[in-house]
Amino acid sequence: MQLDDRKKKILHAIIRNYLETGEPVGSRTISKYTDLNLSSATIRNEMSDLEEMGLIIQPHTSAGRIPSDMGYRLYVDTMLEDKEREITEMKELMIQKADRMEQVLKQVVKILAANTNYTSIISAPRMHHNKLKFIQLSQVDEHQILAVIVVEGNLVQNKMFQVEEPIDNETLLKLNILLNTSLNGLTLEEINLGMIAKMKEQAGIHSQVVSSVLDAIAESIQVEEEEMEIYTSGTTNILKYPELSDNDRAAQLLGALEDKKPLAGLLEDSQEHENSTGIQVYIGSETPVQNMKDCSVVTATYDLGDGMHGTVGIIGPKRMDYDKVIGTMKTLMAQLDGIYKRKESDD
Amino acid sequence: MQLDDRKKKILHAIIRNYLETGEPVGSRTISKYTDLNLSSATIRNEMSDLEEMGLIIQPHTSAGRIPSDMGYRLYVDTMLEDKEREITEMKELMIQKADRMEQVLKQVVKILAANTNYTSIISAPRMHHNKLKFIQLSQVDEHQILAVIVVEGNLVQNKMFQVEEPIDNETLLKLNILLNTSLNGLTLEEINLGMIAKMKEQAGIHSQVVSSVLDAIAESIQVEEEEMEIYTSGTTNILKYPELSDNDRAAQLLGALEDKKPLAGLLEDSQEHENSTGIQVYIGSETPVQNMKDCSVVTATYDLGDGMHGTVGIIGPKRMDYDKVIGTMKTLMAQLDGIYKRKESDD
DNA sequence: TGTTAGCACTCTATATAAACGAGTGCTAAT
DNA sequence: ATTAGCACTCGTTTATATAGAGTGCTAACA
Repeated sequence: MQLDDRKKKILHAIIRNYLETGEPVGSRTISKYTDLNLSSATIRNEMSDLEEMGLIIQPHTSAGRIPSDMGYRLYVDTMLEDKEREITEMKELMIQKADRMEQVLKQVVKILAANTNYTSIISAPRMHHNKLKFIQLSQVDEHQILAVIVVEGNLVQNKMFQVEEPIDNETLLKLNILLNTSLNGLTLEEINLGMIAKMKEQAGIHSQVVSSVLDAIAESIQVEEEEMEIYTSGTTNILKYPELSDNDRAAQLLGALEDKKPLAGLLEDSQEHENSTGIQVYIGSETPVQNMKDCSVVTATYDLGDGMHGTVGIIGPKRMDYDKVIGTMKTLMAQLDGIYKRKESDD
Repeated sequence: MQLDDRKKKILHAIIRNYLETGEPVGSRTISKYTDLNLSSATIRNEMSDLEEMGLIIQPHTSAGRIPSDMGYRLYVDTMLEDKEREITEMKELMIQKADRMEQVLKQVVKILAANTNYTSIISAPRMHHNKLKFIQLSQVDEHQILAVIVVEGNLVQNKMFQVEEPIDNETLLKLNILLNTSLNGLTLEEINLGMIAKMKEQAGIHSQVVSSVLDAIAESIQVEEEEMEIYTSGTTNILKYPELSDNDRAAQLLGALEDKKPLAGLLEDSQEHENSTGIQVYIGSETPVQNMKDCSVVTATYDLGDGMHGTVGIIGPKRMDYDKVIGTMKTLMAQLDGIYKRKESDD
């Protein structure tokens, strides 16, 4: 069967209406809602066709139709116009706090959730492929050394560790130079056993300190590994949509949102399947997370520059306002893109 | 009317039973449940008295009784035995990650939520009255200076800022010495305008850098101020209790939990009203947060040593297992108490 | 005087049935 | 090709009956 122009219009009307009301939509509604000037009977015939094509579904015999996953898919793929929306407050807020990436991310999810009325999540950039930029050891007090590790993108990690006895200033300076000359410019993967051995040799009596620093580096990576940093906001928004808020489903969903492990999987998956637009839409059962099969998820990959990239996602009911969400995502991505890179070249 | 021993026992039995089942409890149940060997009729008389005294309530004429807020209050105040419970895993996990306070706190809420099946929250210690311990400026690259600020309790703050042109090593060293000698040992409030002027004078041409550092210090405090850091865990646990999980109530509650502003108020309030045991119980309408008037909240103040103290809370249904919760809280507090102080004296 | 068995009464929760109404599919007329 | 009309379906709502848990009260008992 052919999906002619009229069928498209009707499908579009059905979906739009369903997005608004969350109720199955009947032929009469469409007959009035559109400017096609067709009677409900005609619409009924068309709807029957659309159902046959798998684009809409009848929840039960005598109910209106709701979009199927496939219907949504078509809607998302072909029927959305690109609307540019101004989210000026975003930009301001982001630039303001740009010196702390964590803050930026938290800000972003918050704004997204507030703007869309859905749940939003964001993953912090992984630092694997980032280059070490700077290492500094300081003697904080008699028995404690503070290691400050800066990687590209000005991500700062602190690690405090104990030493048996104070290290004098000069030695500390030497160690600092050793560490910086040996490690600077390397990605975290490039630090291998051979180098470590060499550095320890040069550090002589203080090889223990070198070990500690390397441990610190390793540890700070590992933390990111085992539980990828993820921020969420507006988790309770899902309670606003009756089809998700009945008790079992809501508990499952909120549970998944709190757990963050499944979320990590989701965001990773979306990065793998990245397409040209950078925006991914999972509809219903398309999502890799079982608990979210009644939801839709829109994800986008951001790139802050300096190799820092992560994923941001919006989770809502299948009848989410794809148009608005994708629009918001796009402008947001535009704002985030290279926010750090730009900053550096600004100076 | 007198609350004699038998009445106490019956009230106790009613509450315990209600905590378990969440259903109104009838006279027959109590008659069998207790070892009083009384008939249901007698119990009925006693219950009638207890109701008259305002300790229990009938939801409707022909239902069993449930505890009133007052009844819970009595239960909490007088009827709980101090049971010591072992939460060994807590200690281990905490010591493990003790070098990052943030991690410790996150760990603590998680464990609490998991152990009790209620929602738990914790506030990060305020740093107001902490002394500055160490300041270090480093030249990260041509135009960027990293300031690392360590306060008592090894709380580390990083702040990156821009400079017009590179500062040579020697000058940086001097600035470091200046900052450290001027500011070390001071609480953040003690830094006044006079000192600042003096330092700027000594810094001469680099007074700008001093300003930046002071700004950084001020800013890092301010962040804590405006939105007190609060971690939550197990928020979805409340959905396990039918009396809280109907749609409206649940949405309100979860909203309040996500917002964190009301939570901050709650935790502050509890710190103000601290009593000798360090543990506070808010039952139903006693809580300062409107949205939680159907819940009970148990809070406790912890003290990590070095003036770092904050509050931890557990939020659950009014029929929460006060006994267990308070027990858990107590042992937890014991674990947390002076965890940093102890650590330092260990070395 | 305290305790208890018994019973009528109350009120919710559950089950069952009936009425309603939104929406469909089909047919026949335009 | 479109549409009016109509019988039919099926979930939702409303009404009604029933069951059961629990109470308060009374009277009997130790």
